[in-house]
Amino acid sequence: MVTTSGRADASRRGTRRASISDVAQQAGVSLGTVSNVLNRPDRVSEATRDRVQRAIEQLSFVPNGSARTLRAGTLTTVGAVLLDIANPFFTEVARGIEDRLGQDDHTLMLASSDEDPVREHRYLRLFEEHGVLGVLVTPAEAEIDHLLALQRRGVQVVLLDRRSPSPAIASVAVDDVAGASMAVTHLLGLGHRRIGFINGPSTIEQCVDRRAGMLRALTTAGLDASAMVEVEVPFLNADGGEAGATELLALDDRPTALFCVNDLTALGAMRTLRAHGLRIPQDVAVVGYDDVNFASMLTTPLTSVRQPTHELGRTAADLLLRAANGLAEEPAHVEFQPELVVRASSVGADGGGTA
Amino acid sequence: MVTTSGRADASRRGTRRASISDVAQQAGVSLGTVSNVLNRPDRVSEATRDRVQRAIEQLSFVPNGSARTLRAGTLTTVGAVLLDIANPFFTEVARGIEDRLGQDDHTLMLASSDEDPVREHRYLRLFEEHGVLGVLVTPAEAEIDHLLALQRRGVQVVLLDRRSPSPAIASVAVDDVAGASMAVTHLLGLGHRRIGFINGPSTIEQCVDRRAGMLRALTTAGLDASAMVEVEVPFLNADGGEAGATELLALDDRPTALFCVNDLTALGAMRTLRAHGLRIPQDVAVVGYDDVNFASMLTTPLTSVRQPTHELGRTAADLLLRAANGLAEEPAHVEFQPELVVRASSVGADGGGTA
DNA sequence: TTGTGCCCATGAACCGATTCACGGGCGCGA
DNA sequence: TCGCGCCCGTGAATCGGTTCATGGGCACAA
Repeated sequence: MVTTSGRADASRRGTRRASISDVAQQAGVSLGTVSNVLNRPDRVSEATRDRVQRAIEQLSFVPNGSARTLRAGTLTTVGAVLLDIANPFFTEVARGIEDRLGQDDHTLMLASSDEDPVREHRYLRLFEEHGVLGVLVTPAEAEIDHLLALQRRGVQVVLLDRRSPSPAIASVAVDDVAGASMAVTHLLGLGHRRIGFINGPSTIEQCVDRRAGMLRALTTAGLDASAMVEVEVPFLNADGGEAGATELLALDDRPTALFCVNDLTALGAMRTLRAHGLRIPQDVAVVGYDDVNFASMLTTPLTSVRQPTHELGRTAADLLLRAANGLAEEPAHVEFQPELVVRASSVGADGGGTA
Repeated sequence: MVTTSGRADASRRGTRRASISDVAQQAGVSLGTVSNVLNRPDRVSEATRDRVQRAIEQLSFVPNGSARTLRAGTLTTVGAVLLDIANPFFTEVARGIEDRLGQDDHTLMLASSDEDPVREHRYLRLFEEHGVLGVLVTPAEAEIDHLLALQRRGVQVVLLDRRSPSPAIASVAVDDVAGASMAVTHLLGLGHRRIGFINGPSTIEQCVDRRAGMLRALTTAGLDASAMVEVEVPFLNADGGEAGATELLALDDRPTALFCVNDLTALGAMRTLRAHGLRIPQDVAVVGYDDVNFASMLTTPLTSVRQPTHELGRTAADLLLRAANGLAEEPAHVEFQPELVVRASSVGADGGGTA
């Protein structure tokens, strides 16, 4: 006898969610037995088990996770606070995390801080309140005292895409110095001796490291910093790349190659080069960083430095689980090596080959 | 006197998380008073309040969310299960959702089903167990009985980017027929009379709708289906676009324009056109769908159909909150109109203008 | 027949918050 | 001086699970 009331949520307010004792009553057994059916079915006789299962279905019973977590302190969920969920780099990382967590039936709560420390704090708090096993964080600031405190309070913390400034906190990062060095060495190997570097603000760790990598490559090749023509742009996106490239093209002694601090920057730079009637790579070679998903799909596919994003996420999740299970002696600090992906923007499909 | 034991997790096992009664004891007040300080500070005298606050800080107390949810049934979290978190379309939608939820101090638990119904079910179950207020879902299958059941059990459900097949479930979608119609009308307006359509599998709702939109545009212009040269490709990505374009270019009577079912497909098609020495848009015009973030950054910026992704997410979250608060008479069904963004791939910067 | 042990089911105690009926103390008006 | 109310603070009851000490029933061996 269902009354179709005006309120769409009649069902919501009306019937209470079935609880474990409703099931027990329906099946004619005790509380504990239902719980055993759910968690340790082998300890219950088949007949009883069936009866309980039927009751569960009849009442469409779904156990209350809060009650379970409260009593058992189950700790099965892991939180992740990423810098920017719209960045393909981070979504790939998230995939890796999920992969690893899924293996052990853990689940992931995702959040994006959008580089805002306030949002980061809010999400960390939420995760802590929900009793997560641990958190994976790409901190929005260099300061990580709040993460140390969090870890002291019993929440496992692993830094993502950041080298840990403290041995107390585990971290997973990629060697940016090596990546940039590879990229520039590649350009040097193609004969370039004057290389433009479109870099971002030096407050960003990645920018500093990639610059260092470039210098290392030059030194190794017996050159000095004068072979590098650096411009600094405020934003690491296509507009920044356009501005940087415009500036470099205005120079008397124009570089023959460009190394861009990330792929979006490279994209803007390429657009500018074309607008000036320059061919890529014949007139100016271009190398980016990140190997975002569309780098290979551009009209002139972009040479770029690929980071093991998936592996980064997997490993971070793995460290977290190991630590949580007491398997880790002490916080681990993993650093991955990136890989250069050579495409037509540096080595033209016809001509310019290495042969 | 801290013992630096070999176990990194000494702190974890050792000290228990402070509870509300620890705080009460430390401050020399009762349980209820601490709770009042947290939730209804005005009912507590200032002196007591300060004392409790100090105790909270000393013990670095963080309330246990499970206990709170269990007792109060707070219902403050919302879950979202998206089809593919690596797709820029969905990350934009997620941003919109977060925006709206943040206004009311709700928080979002994100998950990606990767188009796998099993994963979708798992996450929905997790959300339900955690007592979420409701869920926003882009179902992986046409079948949505499980969502109806979920809603009957008291969890608000809103379909995301899907028209609801049932009036009982709210939905937010975008009018794909209109979007495709606009795109094709644009091409017809430029004088094209033979238009290639690179479409995906007809099991996907979007593909069906966009095809219908194209036909509607042709009919409206007094043409018939013979003006459409359709090829169907299995994957909605750049490889699919390449295959589709190759097929179309092999025809005796080559189309002068291409309408692609999404931007990735368009990207592949453009790559193929260039490889054949054809100029865009002078020889062949191209229009995509989705207006992904890099559409404007391509060497030849891509004309595309923009969907109000952010608004889609915002609205879905809004419907959910309204329904949860009993403000909605009955489930709403919102459909947005898309917008055509004209760029150089259809109307060359020089020449081909509409003037 | 009695004793031993195993299998299975029981239900009270507990997790950590919120809520609410209750009461002590104090001020104010009569 | 007495009584009424108000302001604060108290602590037991409660949410819905998990856990575990307890015990009934039965089979089998002595």
